[in-house]
Amino acid sequence: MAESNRPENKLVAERRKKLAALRADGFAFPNTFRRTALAGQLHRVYDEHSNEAFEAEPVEVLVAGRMMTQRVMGKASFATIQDRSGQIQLFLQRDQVGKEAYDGFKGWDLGDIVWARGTLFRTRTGELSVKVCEMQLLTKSLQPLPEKFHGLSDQESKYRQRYVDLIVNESSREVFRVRSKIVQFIRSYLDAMDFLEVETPMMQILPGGALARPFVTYHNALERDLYLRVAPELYLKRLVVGGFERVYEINRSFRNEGISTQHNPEFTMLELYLAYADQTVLMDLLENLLRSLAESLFGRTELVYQGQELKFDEPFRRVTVEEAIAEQNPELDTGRLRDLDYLRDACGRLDIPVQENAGPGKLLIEIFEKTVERQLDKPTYVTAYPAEVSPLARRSSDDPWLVDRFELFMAGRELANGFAELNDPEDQDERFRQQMEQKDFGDDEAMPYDTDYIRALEYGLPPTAGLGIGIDRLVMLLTDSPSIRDVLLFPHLRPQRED
RNA sequence: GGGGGUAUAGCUCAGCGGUAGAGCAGUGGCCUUUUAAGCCAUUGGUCCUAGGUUCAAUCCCUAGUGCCCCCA
Repeated sequence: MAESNRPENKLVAERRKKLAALRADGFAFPNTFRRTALAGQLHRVYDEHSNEAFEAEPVEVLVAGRMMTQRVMGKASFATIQDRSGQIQLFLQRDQVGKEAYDGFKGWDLGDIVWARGTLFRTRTGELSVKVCEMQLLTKSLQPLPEKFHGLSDQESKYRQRYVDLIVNESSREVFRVRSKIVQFIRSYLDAMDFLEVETPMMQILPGGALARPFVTYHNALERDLYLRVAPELYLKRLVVGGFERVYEINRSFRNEGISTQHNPEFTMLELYLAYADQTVLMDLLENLLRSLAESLFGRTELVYQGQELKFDEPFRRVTVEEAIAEQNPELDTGRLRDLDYLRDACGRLDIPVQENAGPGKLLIEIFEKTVERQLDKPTYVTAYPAEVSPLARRSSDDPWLVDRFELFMAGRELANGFAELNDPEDQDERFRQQMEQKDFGDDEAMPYDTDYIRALEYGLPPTAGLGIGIDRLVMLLTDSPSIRDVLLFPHLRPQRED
């Protein structure tokens, strides 16, 4: 029973005794009691009803939920129960339910799952309540709940025992309701545009589609290593080759990197691909999506994240990587931002470690990440990324050093990444070869060469634009959550020590 | 990887070099419209772990571990 050999908490022992008594009477875990109403519904429908109305036309309801408060006052008692929609107060009188049932109720504990049948009425203070005729304990709760006023505030417990956090903290429940609404909204938005939702492999033979370190696992029957995907990109584009001209996937990707307020090893990403479009189409699409999302969720397009205002109603600022760097680093010579030796010097002055094999594009992005990213508070599209760090993006027609790519930043963090897709199989072959060289130099984030993907491109990928959005980060912004763990139901933590 | 914070009752938190306290929750009692109900009584602790200093450590020192924050 108890997993440790420590003596059990007295509070639990007390409740276990009560459960044993229920068991002895044959009433331990009944499952024949049904419900006809939810707390939230009752408030919505009857909050304006007067007692006269209830007396003229009695409303009988069957309700059930977790008992969150209990106030016993002699021969009358109040309790509030909580269901998925909210809370409703129960009112019991000993003379109404009988002495035996009433005494039984007095022995119930906060956290017990209970059922009641009764009629609606309004108390002296005007609170809509159920006058109970009959009650039943459905599930005995053995673990005591956190304190009713402060709830559960210890971060570690909130994450490790999310179920307790959800029971007692309405604000936590709300975050995950909003999260669900966000994903729902995105689905219906894309479905309305005739996108097809698909699912592609999470276990991949080659971990492609992003520059990131993968998790490795082993498949016994195939006798080979498999990788948890770092991105679904290459499979989704195969589907565009196959003729699904608008596809998206919302699901987990995995990156074997550090954990922080912005990073969880598994995270949820939306990736979508749209044929016969370029990155500017996606920038407009994303801007519209975010604007309508905010409006649908909150009825407004201005929101506040951690004290700073985010406006979704006005067009996002657009700036190139090189322009943004020049703004934040006025001492740099803008004419030499593609000059390897110059960039190496600049990195040295900025305390950025320089890898031996890094080219100018890589160094430019290092400088961007170090000096610009955090400053981008207002929604900003950064464009014109170096081809060197974008091995799957289409080269810009007027400047082959660059690709047709953008990233969206706000509140100092990256939220989305999109580009016109590289659909030239011969250029893609060359880019993969460059990645392999980087890998040989020890860059374990470099992409592997994917022969089958090249073959797919050789069948012909229409001109296509693709976009990835970090759903967790989006939820953080829209729920004003400071840490990614606040928007993940079960964030990864180090295992607890067992002693 | 580096720096800072934190770890005391089931929960939220005080506290002090002399083995510990409040509120809530629990237990017993009073109370028939309460709502952070109230009143009386009362139970409950490996003070994160391991060493060290000391007559004496929950407190001071060292190391470790979890969690939070910042930096790389």
